[in-house]
Amino acid sequence: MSLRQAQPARPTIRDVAAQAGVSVSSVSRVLNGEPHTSPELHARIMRAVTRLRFEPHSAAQALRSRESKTIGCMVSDLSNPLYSEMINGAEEEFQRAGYVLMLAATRHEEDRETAFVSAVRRRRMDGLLLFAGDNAHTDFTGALANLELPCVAIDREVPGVPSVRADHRGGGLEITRYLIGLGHRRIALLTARAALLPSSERLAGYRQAHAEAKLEVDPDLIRPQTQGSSIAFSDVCQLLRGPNRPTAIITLGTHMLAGVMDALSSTGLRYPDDVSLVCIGDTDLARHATPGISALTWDLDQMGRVAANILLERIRGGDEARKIRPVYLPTRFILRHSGAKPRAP
Amino acid sequence: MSLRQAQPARPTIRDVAAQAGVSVSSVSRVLNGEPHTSPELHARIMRAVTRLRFEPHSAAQALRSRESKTIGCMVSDLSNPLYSEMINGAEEEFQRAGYVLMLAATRHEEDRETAFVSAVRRRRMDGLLLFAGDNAHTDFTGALANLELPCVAIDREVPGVPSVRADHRGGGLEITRYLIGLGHRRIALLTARAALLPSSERLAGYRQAHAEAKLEVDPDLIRPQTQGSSIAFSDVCQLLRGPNRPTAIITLGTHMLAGVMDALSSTGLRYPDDVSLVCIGDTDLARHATPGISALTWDLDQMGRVAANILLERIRGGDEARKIRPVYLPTRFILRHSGAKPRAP
DNA sequence: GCATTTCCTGGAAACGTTTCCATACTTTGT
DNA sequence: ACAAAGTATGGAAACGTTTCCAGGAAATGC
Repeated sequence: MSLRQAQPARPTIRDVAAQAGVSVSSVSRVLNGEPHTSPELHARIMRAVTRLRFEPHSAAQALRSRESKTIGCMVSDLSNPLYSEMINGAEEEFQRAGYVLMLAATRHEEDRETAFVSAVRRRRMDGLLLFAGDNAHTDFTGALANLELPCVAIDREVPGVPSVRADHRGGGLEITRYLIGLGHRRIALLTARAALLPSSERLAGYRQAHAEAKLEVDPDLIRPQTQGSSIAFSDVCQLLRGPNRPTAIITLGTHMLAGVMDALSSTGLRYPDDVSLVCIGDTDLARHATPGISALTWDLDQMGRVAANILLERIRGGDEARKIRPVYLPTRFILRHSGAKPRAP
Repeated sequence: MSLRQAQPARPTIRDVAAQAGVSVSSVSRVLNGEPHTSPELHARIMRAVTRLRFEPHSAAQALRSRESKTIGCMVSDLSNPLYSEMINGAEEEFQRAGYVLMLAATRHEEDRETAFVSAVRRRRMDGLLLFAGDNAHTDFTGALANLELPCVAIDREVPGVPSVRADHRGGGLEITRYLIGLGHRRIALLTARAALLPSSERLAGYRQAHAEAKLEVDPDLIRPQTQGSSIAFSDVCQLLRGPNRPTAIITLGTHMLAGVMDALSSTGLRYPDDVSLVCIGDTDLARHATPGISALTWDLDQMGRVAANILLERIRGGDEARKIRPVYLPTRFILRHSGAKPRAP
C-alpha cells in the first residue's frame, strides 16, 4: 500500500476502442471528425466515450500531431489595466478558436523575455502575442527571429513581425496641437521610457505639432518616467516649482495622472487655471475628477481582438499571412475641461 | 517542392546522445540532474546540448512523466483590475517555481467554467487557481470535486477546496459601524450579486453592524448590481430621488464608484454633506476625488502570492496540504473625507 | 582474494495519441 | 460482368521523452 493514493487510471483511447469493440484508429477518426466514418460506428464510439468519460490526453495529441492549441502571451505587467483589458479581448477570441492562453509577465526584464521564448519553443506553442516592450532588448528580438513561429506584436516594433498599433503618433499630434492652439508654448510631456513604442510615437507627434507651429521644443520639458505615480509626482513638483514653469502637462502613462494631481495639490496650483492637463486613457479618474480631464484613448478590447485574429489567421497559414505591415487603430481625443488658455505671465 | 516550407527538424534527445556518443538515457539523466552521472559525461552532454541548441519537447515530457508544469487559472473577467493585480502576484510565484500559467476568462458563464475544467483535465495541468465566481454554479463545483487535482480558491467557497479570502465580513462590519457611528441610519449598500462570496460576506458584516446597534435593515437599501457603473448609476439616482433617501452609500464593486458619482452630480447632491460615501479598493479615483473617498482595501498582490504558494505546496504534496481551512487576509479601512454626520432631516 | 555492495551506463519498454498503409467491401463506369 | 475507383475499417509505426531493468566496473567488507 503506497502512501500516495493510487489515482484511478484515466481511460485511454484504447479503452474506448475496446469498450466500443472497434479499432483505436477508428476512435481517433471519429473524435477528430474525419470523413469516411459510418453513422453506426460514430454512435457506438460516442456512447463508449461518454460512458467511460474519456478525455484525450493533449500532451499525446501535441506530441503526435505537432500542434499544441496553445498561444503564448508575453506582457511586461499584468496588473496594468491597459494591458489586461487588451488581453481580455484577445483571450476571448482565442477561446472561441479553441486555443488556450499561456501568460507570462516579464517586468521589462530581458531574461524573463528570453526565458519565455524558450518556454514557447519547448512547449511547441502555436503562436505568440507580444505586448509593448523594450526596443533595446535586441538579444530577445534576435531570439524571436529564429523562432519560426507565427507572432503578432501589439504596440511594439519587432523586425519581421506584423503588429497592431494604436495611432499614438496621431494622438500625440492631436493633443499637442490642441494645447498649442489654446496658446500654450511650454508644454511638459510626461511619458514612459522612449524605448517603448507608444512613448516614442507620441513624442514624435508632440515634436511634429511643435514643428508645424514653428515652436522650439525645450528638452527639459520632456520627462521620461520609469515608474508610475511616485516618480511623476516628484518630477512634476520640480517642474512646477522651477522657473519658467510649463503652462500645460501631458501625462502619458498609467497611474501617472494621479501623481500629477498630487503634485498640483502639493504645489497649490490648480487646473485648468494654472496648468492645463491632458492624460492618457479614459479612466474613472479622468472622467470623474472635477473638472473632468481631457483624455486620449482608443479601443483596448478591440485592439486585443484584432491582434488575436491576425495571429489566428497566421497560424492557419492563410496566404495573406505574409504581409507584415502594421495595422493601425485610431485614437480618440475626449475633450473635457482640463484645458484653458494660459494666463498672461 | 511543397508549399509549406519544410521546417528544419529540431534536434531530439537522440541527436544529442549521438552527438555526445552516449546513450539516450544518460542524456535524460544529466538533463534532469539525477545523481550517478560522472562529470565527464555531464560535460560531454552539455556540450552537445548547446551545440545542437537542443530544447526538450515538453509534450513528450508531460506524456511520460505525467506532469505538465502548468497551472490553470480561472477568472471571470481579466480586465477587472482587482483580479489582474492578484493574477500578477500569483504569476510571479508560479514563474519562480518553473510553472506556466494558463488563463481563462469565464465571464460568469458556467459553460465556460466547465469547459475550462475539461481543458485542465485534458492538458493534465498540475494545479488550478480559482478566482471569485458564482456559488450557484453547482454543476461546475461538482465537476471540480471529481477533478482530484490540487486546487486553491480565491474569495470563493468550493467544498473540499482550500481558499484564500480577504476578511470581507470584517471589512463590511468596520465600514458600516463607522457610518452608524457617525449617526447614519439609512445606509445604502451597492454590491455585486450575493452569489459571489465577497458580496455575501460584506453583506453579513453590514447586517451584523446593524444588529449590534439594534437597527433594522431596510431591504430596499440593499442593491445588488449585475454590472458596473451604468447600473449603479440608475439605481443610485432612483434611491436618491425617492422619498426617505439614504444618507450614506457603500459601493462595493469595481467601477461602481464612478456610477455613484455620476448619479450624485446628476441629482445635484454632494458628498459628504448630502450623502456619505465609502467605496472598495484604493483606486486612483478614490484617492484623488475631492474630497478623497474613504475606501476598504487589502493587499491584492499579496493575496495572489499567498494563494499561489499554497497551491504549489499542495502540488508538492506536503503533508500540511491536507488542511483546507480558509486563510484570511486582513482588510484595511482608509479614512478620507467622504463621510460626515447626516444633516438633521 | 572472494563475495557483496555501490556507482555508472546502456537498452528497451512505456506514455497516449495520430497517421500511414493495407485490406475487405461497395459502388461506379463501360 | 468486369475493371476501376471509392469507402469503411484495422494494424502498426511513429512522435520524443522518462524510467525500469540489467550488467559491467569499481569500491568495500571480510
